[in-house]
Amino acid sequence: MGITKTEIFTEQQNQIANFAKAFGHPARVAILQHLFKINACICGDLVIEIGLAQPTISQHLKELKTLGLIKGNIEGTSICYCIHQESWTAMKTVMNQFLDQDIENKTNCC
Amino acid sequence: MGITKTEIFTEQQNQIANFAKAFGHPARVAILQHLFKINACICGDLVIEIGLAQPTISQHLKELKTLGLIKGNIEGTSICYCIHQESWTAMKTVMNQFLDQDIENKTNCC
DNA sequence: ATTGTATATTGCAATATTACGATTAAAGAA
DNA sequence: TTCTTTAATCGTAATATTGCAATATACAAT
Repeated sequence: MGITKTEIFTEQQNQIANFAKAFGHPARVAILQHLFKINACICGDLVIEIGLAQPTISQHLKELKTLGLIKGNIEGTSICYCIHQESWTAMKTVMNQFLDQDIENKTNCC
Repeated sequence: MGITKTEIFTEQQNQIANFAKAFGHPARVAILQHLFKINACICGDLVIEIGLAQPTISQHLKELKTLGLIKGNIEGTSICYCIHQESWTAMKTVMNQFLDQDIENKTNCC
């Protein structure tokens, strides 16, 4: 099917899955890492830096922007992207709640 | 295409993406949350708990097992799944390295 | 106005993912 | 053995994702 039955899951579970899906492609991981390093709003240098075609990078950037993890500012003909710090922090809270879970019932078996 | 150009990314970037992809579906998030709560090796109760068909759950479990995040033990006719604690901790190290990044160059623009 | 540069959008082909019915496999119970 | 239960696997349909060529858009410079 390819379609995900989001209705049967909680808001939180879907939220975690959505963030994770964004990080589920190495190009988007690389883009975000680069933005953290060169926050000075490097724009289409990502195309050179990452090594994928311009439309492909643009598509990945769009997904990250839709999720709110990055912001884009028009500067003449080029566009300056950078991390949306508040959203990033909010995302971390959600993800850490999931990642930092502890096993409640210690009656193990495997 | 649907195919991901893993060759052009670093080992670390692909590793992050692979873990993230596993968390990129709410069913797998739900499965893991349930295993954390009921570590007492509940098996096919997941089918009832989650609300997806048995083959679907089985498929999701397989992906999590392939990644090493869960373990499965045969107990008679049923199978007991639980979190693979060491792998989970290792995964957290990788993911936190990514999530806890800080902006290096503060010359902002947006 | 025209040209050049940077980025977004469109359209499409190839592949991946999700979901599940049907079937199979494995182990205990009758 | 045969039946039952539990879970994996197979096969397949529907949808999603990835990647890029071609094109469109937006702005600056000439």
